[in-house]
Amino acid sequence: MGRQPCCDRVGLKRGPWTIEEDHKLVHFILNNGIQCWRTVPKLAGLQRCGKSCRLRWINYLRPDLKRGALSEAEEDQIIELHARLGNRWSKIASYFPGRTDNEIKNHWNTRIKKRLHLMGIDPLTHQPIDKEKYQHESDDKTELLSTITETYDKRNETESFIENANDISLPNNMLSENINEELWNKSFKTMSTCYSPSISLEAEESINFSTTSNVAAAPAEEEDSVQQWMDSIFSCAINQLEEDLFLLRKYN
DNA sequence: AATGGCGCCAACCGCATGTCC
DNA sequence: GGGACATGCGGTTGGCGCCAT
Repeated sequence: MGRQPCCDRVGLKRGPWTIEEDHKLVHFILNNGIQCWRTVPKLAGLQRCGKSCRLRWINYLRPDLKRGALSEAEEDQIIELHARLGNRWSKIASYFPGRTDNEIKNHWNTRIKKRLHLMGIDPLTHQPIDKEKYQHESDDKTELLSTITETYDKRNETESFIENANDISLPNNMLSENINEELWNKSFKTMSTCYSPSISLEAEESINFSTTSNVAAAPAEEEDSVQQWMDSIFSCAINQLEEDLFLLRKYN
């Protein structure tokens, strides 16, 4: 038995939304909120599937959307984020409050790609086009970017974990489960050799504390120190990352 | 004025992932 | 643990509007 479609397509309307449909959807959501998208069209009196309603709300109707064209500064930031994150549009969009992943994806496909081509940069790899001599270096860079991105995500997870740790009781091994030691070691090794030798020692010392102790029970000053070294290491690495991206473009 | 080409973007589709039972 | 379903995500498409001829 195959997977069922998200909705029964018979009798459902497709294509552009009318003002009346928009009004019905907005009115329903503002009054009732969203419990289950599948039930929204039925309860709102719309001949649409839940998926279509969700998309319409997220990409066009929700009140916190920022209207208008993306600025050049926003474009630059998108390019930087794309270099780090690839085609992870929802992740990229999360850096732009009021902008949708669809909007950013469309903007990328219609404008930024063209702009990068004109600059002689491959929008897929962010490498100078036809410059094979940079290939090896760029491969190394890509691996490094990937490591840092992964570490950056892990850092966010860890920060929220530490925040939550103040409020709940946790078993002793929870932090070491939360932090993937192998990933941390790999990241610090990469950063200490490439970016921040001066703070790598401090980081290595701290990592012993962070992966073995129970933060929920740790004194406040120790939590602060974890926070501090994470902040110093990552701001240093990210700054260097931005500089590298700048130089990479400058090669062209 | 008619029409063909092209760019833009809203919307759709299919797959992946998360959640619930 | 696994199946069913809901939601999220990214690639793609279709249609509208603008512009050149």
